[in-house]
Amino acid sequence: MAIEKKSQRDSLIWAAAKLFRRQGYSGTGLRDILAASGVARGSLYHYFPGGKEQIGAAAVTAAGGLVTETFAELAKQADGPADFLRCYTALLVRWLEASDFQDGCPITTTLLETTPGSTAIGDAGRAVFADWGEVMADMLAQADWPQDRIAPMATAIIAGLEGALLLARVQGTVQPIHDTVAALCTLLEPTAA
Amino acid sequence: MAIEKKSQRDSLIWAAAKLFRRQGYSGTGLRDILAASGVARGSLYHYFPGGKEQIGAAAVTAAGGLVTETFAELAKQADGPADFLRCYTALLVRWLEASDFQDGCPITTTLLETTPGSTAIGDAGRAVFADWGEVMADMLAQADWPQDRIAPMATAIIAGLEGALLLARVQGTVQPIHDTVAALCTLLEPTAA
DNA sequence: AATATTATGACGACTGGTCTACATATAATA
DNA sequence: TATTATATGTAGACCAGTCGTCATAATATT
Repeated sequence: MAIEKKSQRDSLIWAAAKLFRRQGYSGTGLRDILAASGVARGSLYHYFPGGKEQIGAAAVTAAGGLVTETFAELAKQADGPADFLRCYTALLVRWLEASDFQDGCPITTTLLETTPGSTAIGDAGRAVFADWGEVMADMLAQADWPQDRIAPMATAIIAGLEGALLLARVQGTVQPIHDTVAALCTLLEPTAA
Repeated sequence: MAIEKKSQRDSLIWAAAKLFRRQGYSGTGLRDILAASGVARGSLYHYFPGGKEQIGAAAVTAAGGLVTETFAELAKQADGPADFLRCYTALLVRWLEASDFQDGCPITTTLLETTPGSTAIGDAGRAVFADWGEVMADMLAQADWPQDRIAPMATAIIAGLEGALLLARVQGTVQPIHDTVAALCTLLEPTAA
């Protein structure tokens, strides 16, 4: 379900997602998206009568969903929350460096630009964050965390990752990611003091 | 030094900062900035020959500096790092709710949109984050934190706050801030288990 | 009076997103 | 098979908006 059939519609969505992540939502014109996807101008409004906003929402959903899948798979394989974080960190660092710190979180920029102006994009973003939170919560539950501390901790993990990714991108170093993850891991393994 | 004399130059900077925070950098036209500041088009290029990018950098520096001052003052008054975080949280929550979740971090959106494309804006952002980190580090040092854990923790705090603010804005709730700050406070007060 | 500094708004080359009208392909119906 | 019907894809016009430049006017400073 991740990489769908290469219809024009999907070409548009993924081209948009890529560009939005690097240049932001407002900074990306429909021209860019069309050029990157090789789709003709008029076809866009055939697939997305809602125009740019609808493409934005679809891009957030698609890119966010890909991250959700990565999270879920990693959570299954990892040996507890702390190990999960370290594995994900490794991926993150590789992606960041491979793109010369151009590819950060695929949805934050778009969401910050359009919140709370666009309800469609906002809804898509909230749904994605909810999915991520659920994966984290399941993982914490499986590590026998106390029920009442699961939801807050899941949120804190996502917040920490998002913030660290932002700092890393701006500073052009992966150090903030390591620092933040180290702090999170301290919380996740209270045993190893 | 916070609210400078009301010259045209400063009017432009603060109008730009306000608009960039709410609508993003690309989403804000010079038109909007000029209208909001009541300055004529040509005057803009008198004060900022570098055009929009230079205004962006100036806005990041100005808005970021204001936050630095708030941090510094709060750090002086607060009773330790955890108390500092709780006080700042109270401010943050008030600002967010007062603006109907429109006013988030005044520099993140602009930075995400322009990094690493614009070196001028990027440099301004890095300088601001460095200042913030220094305030946090000083505070941790005064709380007798071990030297080698100060810098990472300072980064983790900023990352957590940034991420929490992002989530709060998108979700339209202040809950993520409380959750994240609670986690950070657990790290800052290892005594109260 | 002569010279900097500050301030101005019209202009141009271009891009923004959106729309309407048209062409083709696939499928359903008669 | 012939004829609709529906989905898919295309082309270009449209105007408000983008940023930046310029020649000029008003004001300060010497």
